[in-house]
Amino acid sequence: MFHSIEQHVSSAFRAHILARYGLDLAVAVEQPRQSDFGEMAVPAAFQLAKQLRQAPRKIAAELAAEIGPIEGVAAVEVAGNGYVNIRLDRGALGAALLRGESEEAAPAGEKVIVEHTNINPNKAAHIGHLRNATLGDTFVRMLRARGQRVEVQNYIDNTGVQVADVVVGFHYLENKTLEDVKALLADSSVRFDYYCWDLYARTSSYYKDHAEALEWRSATLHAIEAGAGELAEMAHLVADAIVEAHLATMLRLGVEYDVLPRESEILRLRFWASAFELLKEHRAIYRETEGKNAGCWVMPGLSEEGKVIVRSDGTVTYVGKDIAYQLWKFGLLGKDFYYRPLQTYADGRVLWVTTGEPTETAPQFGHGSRVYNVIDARQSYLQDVVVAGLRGLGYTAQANQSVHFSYEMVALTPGCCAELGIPLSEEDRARPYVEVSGRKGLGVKADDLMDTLIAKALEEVASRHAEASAEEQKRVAGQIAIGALRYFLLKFTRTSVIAFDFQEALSFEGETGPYLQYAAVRARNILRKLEERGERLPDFAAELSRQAMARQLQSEDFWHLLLAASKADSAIEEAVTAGEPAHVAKYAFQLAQAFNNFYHQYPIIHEENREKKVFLLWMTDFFRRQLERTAGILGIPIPEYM
RNA sequence: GGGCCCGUAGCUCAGGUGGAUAGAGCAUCAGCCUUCUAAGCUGAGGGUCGCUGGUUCGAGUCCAGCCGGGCCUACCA
Repeated sequence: MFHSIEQHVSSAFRAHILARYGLDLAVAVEQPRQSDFGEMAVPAAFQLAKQLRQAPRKIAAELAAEIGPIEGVAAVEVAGNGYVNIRLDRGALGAALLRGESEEAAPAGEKVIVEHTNINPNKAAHIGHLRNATLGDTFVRMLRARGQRVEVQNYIDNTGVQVADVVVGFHYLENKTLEDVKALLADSSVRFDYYCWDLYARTSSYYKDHAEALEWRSATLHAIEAGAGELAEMAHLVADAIVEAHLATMLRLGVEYDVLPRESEILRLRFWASAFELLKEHRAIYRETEGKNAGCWVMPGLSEEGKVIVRSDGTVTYVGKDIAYQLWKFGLLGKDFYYRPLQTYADGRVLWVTTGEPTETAPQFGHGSRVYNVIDARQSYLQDVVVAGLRGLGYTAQANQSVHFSYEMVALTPGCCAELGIPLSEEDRARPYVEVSGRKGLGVKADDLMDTLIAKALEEVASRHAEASAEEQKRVAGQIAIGALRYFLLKFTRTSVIAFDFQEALSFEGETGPYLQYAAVRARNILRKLEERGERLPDFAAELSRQAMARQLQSEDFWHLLLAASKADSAIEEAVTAGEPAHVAKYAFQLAQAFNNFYHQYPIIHEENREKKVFLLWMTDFFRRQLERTAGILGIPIPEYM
């Protein structure tokens, strides 16, 4: 609602300035520093001052005097040395919100693809993967909240080096057969993804002391690519089991996908062969004849030596396959996957996975008009290569619609490593933080962290609600844990490295997820208490006239609270434009703060004056809806009680 | 060597398109539970926005150069 008034004001000023001065200006609408300056500030006079060569104050006075009436605006004033401040019509805004007027959602139109999570299926997920999935999932929710059609993809590199290394561990280091691995999978006392976590670290460190063992890796990779034999079968067994574990881990956090494109199908359906032909035809890559890259197919321009796309032994690098995948996402490859359903989510939505064999009908995937790849900042070079590939093929529009949704890594503080019992070198101990490393087995596992959070939340819930059943306590604790974790990962902007700290991550106070949840629970409690007392929620539209709204909103306090609550659309819109989920998190926190303030200051159920009581109840309900909606976009559930 | 990111209160971080007196949480200190849940609320202290120049009516924000720190620059992904 607030957002559409902003747009009204901006376009009214723009039209007026064009007519009056003959200048077309994109008019900014800001928030005044002090609330008694009004609700909006237009600094246009400063911009005009330069071109008109007049004092800003004088221009501002002209603007304010001549702008004329604007819908929803009560007063236009000149302030400072050239600001035009806007005061809104309080009754009008209140009445509009009461009628439930909301922003018109953007028309669905074209489809946007968001790829996120994308964890190598060879070990348990860790905290770094959680940042990726939470950012990606929240961005998807933000886009959908604005009416955008979104397809969520989670790419599975099930034939890569990392999977091969775990197979090497099983086969060469542990002398396990396929049957042994199956038995391990069937053993309910063993967490398979955790087992592989350790095994992968062991294999990696074995390579360091036994360079000759790298032969095992390449033999395994060849076996996987050939798609036959015990090692290939073992690789699929491992990857499938780990993917299942990752999906379960992510589902705990409320993260869901539409489709899992797998590398095995990219190989099987020869996606790369098609992309290779295209790249050669357009001379986007060339065969190097000399120097260190002799015998390789190389993409020039991005670094001094160029980027190797096809190795001298004829095998394609990951980036090469990624180019083929990116082409497919835009519907440019001329090939498609086959699909089969993998699982069904609670709401009935089906998660599809690619397959190499023709199957019955499936939805159409890919063919996006814009593609967001949620990948950490360390891979920006590779993302540049992918985009350069599109460009080299002449797909300029698609190259421009390819967005690397990048974010900085999650690292561990040396103190955190000490807590986890991870030994560090002297060099690492002196650093501000240490990179999480799957190869070194260095990291906080996602499920462990969630379990720790749940245990802590359960203590709190049990002490506050001893009467509730154990099952119920556990459910509430689970929701609180998710709220705490998601908010923790979202409160940092994408460019900030998160130096992980247990104490901060495990906090339920201050700027945290549970703080939001608590505010929403309180709002619900008031409305529930009302009914427990035998009263009913009033028919707000019938009982509150526009005049009544205006009367109640004469209170500066109520007015500011209502403004805060009505800015959700504005905040979401801004966050989508900025591509920054942290901005939604920040708004949600401010919203909760405003409500807690309101809650503390005004008795609602016990209010004697009928009009005021109905107004307060309406405010409570409005806050509740906005809190729930914003929390929903952050993927934070609201417990029944706290 | 080249590219990207970070540097703001004791700590962790926010500070759209330059704008009015630089903010929040944590921590510290002082208050508030016979009342709709104290996972909360109120108040206090705490700042050379890394440094130096520049652009202009105006710079935490833009530009240049330094100083710290991190990441990338593989025939790994």
